[in-house]
Amino acid sequence: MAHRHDIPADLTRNQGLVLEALNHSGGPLSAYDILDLLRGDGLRAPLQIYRALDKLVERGLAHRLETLNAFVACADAHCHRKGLIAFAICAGCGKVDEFADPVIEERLGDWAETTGFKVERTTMEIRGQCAACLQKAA
Amino acid sequence: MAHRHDIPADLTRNQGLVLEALNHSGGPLSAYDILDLLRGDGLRAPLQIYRALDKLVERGLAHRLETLNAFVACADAHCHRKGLIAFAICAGCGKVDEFADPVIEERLGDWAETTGFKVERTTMEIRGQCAACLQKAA
DNA sequence: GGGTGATATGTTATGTTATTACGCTTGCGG
DNA sequence: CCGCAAGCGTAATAACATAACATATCACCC
Repeated sequence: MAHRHDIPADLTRNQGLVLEALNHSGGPLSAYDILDLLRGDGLRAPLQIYRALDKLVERGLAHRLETLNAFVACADAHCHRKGLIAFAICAGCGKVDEFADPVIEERLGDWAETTGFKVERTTMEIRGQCAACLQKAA
Repeated sequence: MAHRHDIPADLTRNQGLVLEALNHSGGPLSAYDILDLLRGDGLRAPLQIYRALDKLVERGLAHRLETLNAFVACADAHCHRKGLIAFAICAGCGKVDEFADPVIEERLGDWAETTGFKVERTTMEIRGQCAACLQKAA
């Protein structure tokens, strides 16, 4: 069985480095965070990071979190996730929980059908406190 | 009956100007777009806009669109909308359709309950093509 | 091998979005 | 009148993202 965070062999050097950084971090990183982590590997410019991220996101190996302007590695080992993914982002610890809900997806499909809207991309992000952090605070 | 886009009387001057700008536009505007529209009214600095927007969003009179880094006036006249609002954003014409779906909301509530996550804010944005734009393209 | 196209890269500069820090003003309850 | 909270104005800067251009790499096919 493959390790949870194997890096696909056909990634380019920069893409591999960026994905590795995201995997190693475990939590969301901004493009500039990643850049700082990879300066030692010779990366110097934001664009190098953004280009790699574009490809990773396109392939579903990473996700962009719009409410954070940040990126996370996909939680799924060989992520070929289809459709809607929701992200729950804890304000306390920064952890991101990634999940899919078929009912929500179906519901959205219904809405699209009745209104004639063609969905290209859906963003769903929940901000709040995770159970562990609520526990600590109590 | 009140006009769809009445401006509450207790807004400050800057808040009123910003909300007016959003109402007049009909579509999403970035903070800097708004600033440009309001230079004639004496507004000079981004912060003046952001501060007004913060209040408007807090009161539900405007919404932030995370995927656009932009803002829209709330579609509802005396918007005291509670809970989850979804936005469908057309890539063709830029129009934003704002809707609520109780089933999705309930579903999310279920998820929160079972995971113990305390939801503070939910963002849901759908990017795609509206019916009218699909029509035109055909 | 040489030509060709697609993809990736490196670099500089710039554009766009958002916040920090500071001080002044205004309105209001005590 | 005092003190406090909310709002305002301004300057500076931080944080996020892309444009434009030149070069490099690699698969492919002649």
